[in-house]
Amino acid sequence: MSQHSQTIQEEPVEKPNRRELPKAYDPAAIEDRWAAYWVSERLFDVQTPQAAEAQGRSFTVLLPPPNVTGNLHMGHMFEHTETDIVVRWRRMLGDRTAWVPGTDHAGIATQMLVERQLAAEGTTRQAMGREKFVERVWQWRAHYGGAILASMKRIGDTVDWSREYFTMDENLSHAVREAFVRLYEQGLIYRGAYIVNWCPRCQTAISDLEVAHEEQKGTLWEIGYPVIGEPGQFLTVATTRPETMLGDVAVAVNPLDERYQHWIGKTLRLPLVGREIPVIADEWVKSDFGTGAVKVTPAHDPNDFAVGQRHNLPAISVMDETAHMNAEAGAYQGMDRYAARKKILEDLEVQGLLGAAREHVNAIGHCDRCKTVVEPRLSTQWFVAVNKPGGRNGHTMAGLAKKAVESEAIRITPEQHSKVYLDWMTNIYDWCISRQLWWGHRIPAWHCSACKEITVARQDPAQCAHCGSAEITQETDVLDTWFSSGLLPVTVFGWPPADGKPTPDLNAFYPTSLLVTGFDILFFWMARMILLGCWFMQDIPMVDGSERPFAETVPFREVYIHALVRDADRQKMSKTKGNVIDPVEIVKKYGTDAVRFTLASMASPGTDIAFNEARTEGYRAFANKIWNAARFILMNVERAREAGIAVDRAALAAMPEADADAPLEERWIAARARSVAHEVNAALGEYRFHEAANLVYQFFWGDFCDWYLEIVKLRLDFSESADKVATKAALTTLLQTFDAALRLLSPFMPFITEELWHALYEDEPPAKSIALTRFPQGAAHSDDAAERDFALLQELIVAVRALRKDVGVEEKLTVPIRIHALESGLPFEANLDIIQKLARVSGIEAASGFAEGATVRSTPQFDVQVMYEKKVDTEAERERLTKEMVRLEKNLASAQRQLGNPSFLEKAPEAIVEGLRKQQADTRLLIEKTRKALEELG
RNA sequence: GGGCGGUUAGCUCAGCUGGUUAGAGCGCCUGCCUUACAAGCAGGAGGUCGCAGGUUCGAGCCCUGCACUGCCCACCA
Repeated sequence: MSQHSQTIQEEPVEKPNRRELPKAYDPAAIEDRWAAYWVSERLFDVQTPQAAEAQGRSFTVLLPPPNVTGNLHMGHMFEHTETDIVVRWRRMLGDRTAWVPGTDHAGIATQMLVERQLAAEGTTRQAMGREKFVERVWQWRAHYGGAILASMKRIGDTVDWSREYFTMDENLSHAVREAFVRLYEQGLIYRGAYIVNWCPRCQTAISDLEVAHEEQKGTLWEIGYPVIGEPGQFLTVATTRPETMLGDVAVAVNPLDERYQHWIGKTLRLPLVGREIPVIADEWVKSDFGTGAVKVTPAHDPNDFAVGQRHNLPAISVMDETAHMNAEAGAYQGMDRYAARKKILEDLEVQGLLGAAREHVNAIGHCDRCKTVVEPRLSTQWFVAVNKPGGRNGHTMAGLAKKAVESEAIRITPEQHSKVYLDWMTNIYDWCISRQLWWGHRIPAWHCSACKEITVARQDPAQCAHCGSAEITQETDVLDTWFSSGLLPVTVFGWPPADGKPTPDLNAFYPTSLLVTGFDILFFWMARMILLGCWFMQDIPMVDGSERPFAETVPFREVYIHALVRDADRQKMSKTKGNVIDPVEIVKKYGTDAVRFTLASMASPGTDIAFNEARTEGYRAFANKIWNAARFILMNVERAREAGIAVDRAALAAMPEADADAPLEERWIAARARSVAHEVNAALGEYRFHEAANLVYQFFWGDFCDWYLEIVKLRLDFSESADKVATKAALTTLLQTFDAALRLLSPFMPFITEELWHALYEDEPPAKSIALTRFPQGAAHSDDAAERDFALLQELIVAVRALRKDVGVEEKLTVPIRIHALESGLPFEANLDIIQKLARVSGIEAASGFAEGATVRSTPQFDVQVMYEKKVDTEAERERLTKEMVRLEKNLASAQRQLGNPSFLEKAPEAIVEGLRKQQADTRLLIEKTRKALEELG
């Protein structure tokens, strides 16, 4: 039965060779090759050189197995992107990573789709028979399961392919059976006749979670029930479901309801049926709803079922499994439930028993899968007793599952979901695990036709365990999909161990580190994994034989709940709406990295993502930017080589470092790289993907490209007369910074960074993949002086550029500027060449004041003016200055208000007060200058 | 019926424990094919942070109420 797919390619994939980098980045040209290379080289479980630093730490993630119902959708890609970023990051930190992939058989969902397929072919599963049908579903699974896994490879998921599973693989099926048998033996699985949610279309029981309630306008009808022995007297009940009256066995009123006290104990004649039914008292009845009298139909309503139990009433089913009226319905037999309702109302009307009918809104349950209105139905099902004490310490499963989150053995992000989880776990009912389906794990129970007892066994029994009869037949029901997927955290690591001791995998990987999943399966899956994981692992000792501490029984230590991906109009994506975005199409259009980066940059915890392509377009541009920066850098490496300058490859992986006497931009970019590395690590540690992504984006584009690369052009002097030592130093920092940037980017954009990293090392890289290199580490404030000086330089350059625009200097022209320094130690003279290049300045003159007539820009540290004859647009300049004046005065007023407030001075922290004082002084200065400038304009 | 979230620039969204002048991308305006990149470069416009109160020296952030909006849970027939 095992159909384990061969996911690791036999043929080694040839490492792509570097060609000349084309001018524009073309993702399609490189992505397939790298995706295949990562799998064939098994990068997902290769130890990194820095593993020793991680001290044997492992990082394990269980991928929520996609259903084999279709291809990957955008939600998957989002989930996988987030997970892959964390996994790649942890791997680069040296952790031993195991991100376990698999696919889920998804019982009811898959069966429904295959049935739909059959219907299109004009046949049914019933016509096919169970065996043939199941075979057919396996075919379906082979197709879709394969497509899903192929897509995962294509988008670069670094899952551990050696551990790939399907929930109906033989070993997992064996474990599922073991779990069932154990719980049965512990008395925690029982079988019984209860009211369950029944889907008349799927013809199976479904759990409470699989019912989606939807408010609908309906009618509340009043029906008079004649009192026996009192002609002309009626007890009027109110109901939304008249068709179920055929199964009524009583009418209930509240015992305290004065209107009805004298009715209690009397007998009514059930209209249309003629059955005599009692009037009973039950506190559940709300006197203020409807008429205060409720018809009791134990076989068709969960409340009524409870009432029936309390009062020892029979339960009469009047419908069959397709929600058509059965023989108990007499004249209505064979009618659909709604047809029956119509007819019954008509008949009651004729008999004069139908009273008022008023509009009434109530929540109708629908089958989560096929949207059919669910019918509460009395049937025999299997349940897990989650609130029954048992096991080694007499806990309940739900109790342990609550403790797991309460004790913070499991930490949930965003935090607010913890409360939702705990509320749910507190109010949890027994879990109906049987399904009347053909696709799934068949329940390992045998019914004896001789003694009617049940035999539950690990091995298929030949005879009844109770009477020895050979007349036994296996239970036809299968298990709820979530029963098997709920066991995955233990089963994928080899549970149950043959010797009762933890298997090597359980020892190494359990509890898993992180679960990344959506809110929609919080209860379906996450809660079930906690229920089952804590329960079964309490019996598995630690590797040293000691009892397993509670915190080690949980299936995962952290849960990150991600948001939902919606379309650009914030609509939920759904096939019926036709607004589903196919990730593969978007990937083809913009490249995988751009899509991944889009998702990451929008992944603010707790906020749904409105996926719009405009953003992806922007990140495609980002990828192109990276590509071209690489082209520029590699071009210069080539030039250097020609000039006899070569940078030691072994030095590239080091974080850039600059001496105090190194050029300012070098010290600055080194400090920035460290500070960004520090912040990115911090952000990823808290699952703030968007923050991490934006940090590297800003660093790469804003700092590295816009400023550093432009300046470094000045240093890359390969002429004969150049200072080769200085050039080499500059080139080294450039390459180190770029290398660090690629590594910072690689968890987000694995493809382009892989390609460029190999190119950077001229295809002789220090490791098989950038994914195995060390993730950059750093610290904030590694060189504050450089950062401050560079900021001043930027301010000056921006001011000059703006001034040039104001006075209308042609773009190509260089002009002299004049600077009036208001502080000593400004970094301008020392960086004249930078200013000249970036602001197109021909020379700087130090001034003690500023000339009349020219436009001046002022900062608290300096004034600057551009020496240019051309007439200024006085009107525009006046407008700008006036606006500036308003802003400054507003700031000054705000600062003065606070500084004039004694309690502010008293209570606010020193740094704030100091900062505000400085701001006030600066603002005063700027106001003065602005006023003067305005006066000069006339 | 309970519970949770959202409302910040034209659009999509950041803004982590309240702290000095609220940010980004896209779009828009102006000028540039400056030999890495026009998927680019440079400059710029654009916000009474949903409304009303309150707490505080200080509120986009905390509290109360309201409005709009989205989601989850729920056995008033």
